Amino acid sequence: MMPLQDALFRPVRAGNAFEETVERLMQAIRLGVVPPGERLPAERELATRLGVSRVTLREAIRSLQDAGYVESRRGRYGGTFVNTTLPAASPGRPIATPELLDALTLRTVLETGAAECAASRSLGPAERRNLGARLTECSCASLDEYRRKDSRLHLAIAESTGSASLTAAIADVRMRVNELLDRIPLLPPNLAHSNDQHELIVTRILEGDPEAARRAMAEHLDGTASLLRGFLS
Amino acid sequence: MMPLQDALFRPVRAGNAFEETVERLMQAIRLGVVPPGERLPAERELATRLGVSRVTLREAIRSLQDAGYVESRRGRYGGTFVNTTLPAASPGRPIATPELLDALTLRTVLETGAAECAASRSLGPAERRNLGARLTECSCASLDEYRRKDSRLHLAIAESTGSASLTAAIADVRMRVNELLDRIPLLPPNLAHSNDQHELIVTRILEGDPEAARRAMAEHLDGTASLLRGFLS
DNA sequence: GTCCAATGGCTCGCTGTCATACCTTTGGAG
DNA sequence: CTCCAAAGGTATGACAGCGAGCCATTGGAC
Repeated sequence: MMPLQDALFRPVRAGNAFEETVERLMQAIRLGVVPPGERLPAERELATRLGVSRVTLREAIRSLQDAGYVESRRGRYGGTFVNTTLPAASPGRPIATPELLDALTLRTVLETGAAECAASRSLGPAERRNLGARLTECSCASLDEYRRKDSRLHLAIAESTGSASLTAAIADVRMRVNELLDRIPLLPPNLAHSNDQHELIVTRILEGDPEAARRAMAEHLDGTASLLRGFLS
Repeated sequence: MMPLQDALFRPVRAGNAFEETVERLMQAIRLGVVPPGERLPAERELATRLGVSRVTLREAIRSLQDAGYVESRRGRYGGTFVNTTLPAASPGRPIATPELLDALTLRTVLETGAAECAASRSLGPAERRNLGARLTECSCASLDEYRRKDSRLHLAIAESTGSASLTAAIADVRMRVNELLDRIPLLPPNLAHSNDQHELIVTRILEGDPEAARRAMAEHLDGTASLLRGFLS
């Protein structure tokens, strides 16, 4: 019962406005939502959307420039663009086992739920096309872009639940998991296996079989979960 | 694909520190985590836990006093206590249908996932007792305390997944859903039906049958979901 | 060639939030 | 009785974040 109070009386804010803004922009870049070469929304618009002052947003962008993630160009048709070659993820601090399990549990719940939910809706043509496109992109991806394309596919599945909150939650937990995955090697055989599983998941969603979609997603996640547990604990 | 950016570029903070702090304290009270008559943690400790200055926390507490939720007493063994009779929830703003579906989708995913996850773990004696106690409390609850006891039971299930993030997420979505439920009447027959379903869910979790636990939870949630859809759309 | 709309870059004053320190009240320990 | 630890109540100075406005740069429209 004390853990419950820990959950409710957790910190109100994860960091200051600047840090949280950096985090968000990193999310968009690392999860492939704004791909290399693409432009971020204009500062004024982005600041409004993020609910942050333009000054704070600019500080965040500045630190992404310094880290080599983006470059800004002035003038009409200028803007802030994601670099075509992104810096490698820095290792970050070591991860405690309970934290690892926490992230994996949440991910399993969210993503299997999303797969089931997506399969039980009647998807529009645009959504079906989106899933197919992301699947193809992922299967053609090279090693260094795989993590991003993979994330983008999973986000497409989340998106096709139609729930913005669920999509946001999956994006958040995926950032946490990616941070862990960056610590272990990415091997071509795993990658091929992943692609097979992705295809099965998408197929089950498109044919509208919620139970099968859930199972396929669960199996897929179990793979990386046991990989992580093995390497890190 | 634009909805995805909407999800990622959503506001960084839900409100200012004061508002978010009020929200958290309300959560603890309305979800029955700190029951009527009980004391909140001391200001200094609570401020630290919430990652907020004591000044800001005190402003939040002050507004809860004004609203009739808590009372503060000075001196040793003093503190801030939850009132034994709580004010009725204010109606708040009207709810748009997409917002309703968003909350219900997220809730289904999180809570059915939690039920399955809880049933697939080996629960300790304390956790089993906790579930039983909350179940009993809920079945004995009167109409005006039912929402709180019900929430408390669902949180106990969330808690027994062992994932703090999942517990927090369920607490958050439950606040959203409760806000909706406060708009429709609570009828004794529904309540009795809920209690039966609760018992089934807890039984399935305690006997360690993940599939059955998930199904029982799904059925339970479907009940209130269709109620809500009917009354509000 | 000129203009201008859209973009990033910059500054200033205001408000919210914080950390710290100190004051006041209360009820039990000794 | 006296003391004091633990709690809420109050005051102050520093700083982060904000809104608003203006400047500088750019490339297309005319």
